[in-house]
Amino acid sequence: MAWEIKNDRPVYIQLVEELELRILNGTYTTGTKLLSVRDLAGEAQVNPNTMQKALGELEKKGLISSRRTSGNYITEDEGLINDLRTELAESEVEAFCEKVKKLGITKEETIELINKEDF
Amino acid sequence: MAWEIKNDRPVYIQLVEELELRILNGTYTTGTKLLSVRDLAGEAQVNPNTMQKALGELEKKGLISSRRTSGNYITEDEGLINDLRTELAESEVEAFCEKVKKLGITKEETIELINKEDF
DNA sequence: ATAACTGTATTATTGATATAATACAATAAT
DNA sequence: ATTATTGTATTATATCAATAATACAGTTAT
Repeated sequence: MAWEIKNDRPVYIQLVEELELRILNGTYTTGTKLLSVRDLAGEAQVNPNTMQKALGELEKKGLISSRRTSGNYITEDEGLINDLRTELAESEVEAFCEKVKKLGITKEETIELINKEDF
Repeated sequence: MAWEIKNDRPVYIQLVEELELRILNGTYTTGTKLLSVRDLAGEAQVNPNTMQKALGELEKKGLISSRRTSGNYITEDEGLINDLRTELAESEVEAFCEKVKKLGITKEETIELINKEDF
């Protein structure tokens, strides 16, 4: 699976975002066990400490729970997942609209531009 | 004028983005003299060195030109400004679409969400 | 002429991030 | 029972970003 880590922002933040995305869009299934910290770090080609930091953030959000000597598990709280997914979508839309608005692009132009993209 | 600098990304990058936005959307007029480095830094409540770094980036892009002992001036190349404005708008749209797509949101849902926003 | 203001450069210090190299205790696998 | 694997913690080092405090030479304003 693709781990596209750039160096324009803190690596651990990008890891949190990617992991969260995979949980919210179902790439990682509810209740499933994640790869180990070391294996995930290997996949993403980052230091295990950095991946550990990212996983810590995810646990704070309640998206994973760690069982000390067994592994990290995706939450089974699908309500939480759906809520966060909706929340994230809305905040993306809001941020995007604010940006193009500031650029002086109208709503109609914006929708035209989006229609040109392929989903 | 509002300088909303957060600490989630390098300050000088955010300054570049804000200054570029103001040039592209016409807040800063073509050919006009900018405030001095120190005054801009004061407005944005950042260190003058940081503002200076941002202005250096803008000069690389050709959006401003500095006259050593007089000040920094907005480019008069309106073609460049329009090009960059279009370019920026398109890349914003593309990045946004990629994000919502990854979240599993359809194009129709996306356009609905945008229609709810007020431009 | 003098003073104030310009962009620009330099040096030092601090904090955040990332990596590296280990270490440990508890569990799972053999 | 032994070994390997788990999350987790610690210490050290390097780099980047940001701020601070100056300094300088060349206009511009008075």
